[in-house]
Amino acid sequence: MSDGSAAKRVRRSKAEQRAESLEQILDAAEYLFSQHGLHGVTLRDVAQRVGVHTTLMHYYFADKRRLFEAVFARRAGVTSGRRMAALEQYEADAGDHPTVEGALHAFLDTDLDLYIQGGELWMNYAALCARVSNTPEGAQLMDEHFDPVVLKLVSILKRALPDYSDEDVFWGYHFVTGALMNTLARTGRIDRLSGGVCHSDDFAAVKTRMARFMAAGFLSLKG
Amino acid sequence: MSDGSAAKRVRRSKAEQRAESLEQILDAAEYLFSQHGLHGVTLRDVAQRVGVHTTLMHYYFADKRRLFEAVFARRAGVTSGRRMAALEQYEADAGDHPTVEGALHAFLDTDLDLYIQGGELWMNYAALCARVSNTPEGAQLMDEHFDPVVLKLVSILKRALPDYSDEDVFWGYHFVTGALMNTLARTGRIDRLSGGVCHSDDFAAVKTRMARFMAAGFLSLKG
DNA sequence: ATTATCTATAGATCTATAGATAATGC
DNA sequence: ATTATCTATAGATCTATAGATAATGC
Repeated sequence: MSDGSAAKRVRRSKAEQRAESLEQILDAAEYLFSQHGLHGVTLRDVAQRVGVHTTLMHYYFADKRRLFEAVFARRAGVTSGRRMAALEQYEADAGDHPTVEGALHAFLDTDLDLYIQGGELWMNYAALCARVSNTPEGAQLMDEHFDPVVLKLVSILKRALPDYSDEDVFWGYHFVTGALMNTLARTGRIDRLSGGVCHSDDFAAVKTRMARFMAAGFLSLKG
Repeated sequence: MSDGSAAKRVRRSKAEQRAESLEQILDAAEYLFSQHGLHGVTLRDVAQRVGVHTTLMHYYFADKRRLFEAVFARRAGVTSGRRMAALEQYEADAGDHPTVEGALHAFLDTDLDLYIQGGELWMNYAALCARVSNTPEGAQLMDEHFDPVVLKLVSILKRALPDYSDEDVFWGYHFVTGALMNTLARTGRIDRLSGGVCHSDDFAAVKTRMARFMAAGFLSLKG
């Protein structure tokens, strides 16, 4: 099934070997965790998918939980960093009059683009985030990795909505992130529900609608 | 910890015993599944929480998967039925001119009220739904149990938005359900993020904002 | 010499079934 | 007599560790 990486045993440096093995393990674990969750995946499942022995999981990652955390952390910095940069750029461009929609475009479109351009592996990571975000332990991972970007977004939203209470702004963000996570999950539910009109994988369709939709929602809260 | 139900061994009819055991098992499983997911819970965990032997799980529910499905199905009919009734009532009341916000109030507020009034057990069910909704297998459970209500909502939204494409209406629903599931999950993330300004358990706060917010979002999609 | 990978295995746990026991039902 | 619950146990699987083997590194 997987293009038997064990076949081509070209001579590689140990550093290369290590880097390659680490990446293959993380990719395999990422996919499996995104589909079945932490407890639904065994180290044997991951090893089999890579084509190596189970004990190698322990060699590189002390135990299953740390493998999971390594999977989550690997791409968290990338998406977080990109969005942070986009928000700072928007802040600079918008000067004294940032808008809700502008901030949301920076936050949402930047992320959706990453998955659209990043291919299958990034899509797997997106699904993992979505899955994790609706669980108690998972939410703490979100805290750890994404609080800074989210608080940056919130700070711009507050400047765009100076007469809003913090409560209104945070609940608005809560709606936004729920909708985003539902998108990243790509469960296929919207496909079936809509009889094929919409597709879970169509992040472009979400991108054309989401920032505008949510901005209008924010503006409705006081008025 | 749990108020040792095994203590009071009053004389009960077998039908009563069965009903009570079934309910206790379902309640315990519901809580545990909502916290740890299908694979994160063992039948022994459930049995211990109830205070009976593991094999009783098999006596009442053939296997773990079927226990899970029974947990999910138990309350699905209630929430689905209530919302369906509320939507039909709204349809009748609104006559030829239903509004997006009216339909969303019927759909969302009815559900939120159920959890607000239903106490801890219903809150556990809500968290289970949220957890399940962002997973591939879980989404199929959602299909099975909630398609009719959702399609009813969509049909009213379409009448309220006669010039909208199906695609716009379904993506709008996708945003709504994502935000709702994020609410039901009650992970505590919004509490920590907002520094205590918002509370995951405060479904009343969500209820006062959500239908209005989402209705404005829908209206923004064309215009 | 060091590091990547595998073999062997301990110990724990989990699901599921067969059959025993102790209640309720007529 | 029937049903609810428990005891005993088989068989599978899972995590994790110790130690062997086979590569790369100087």
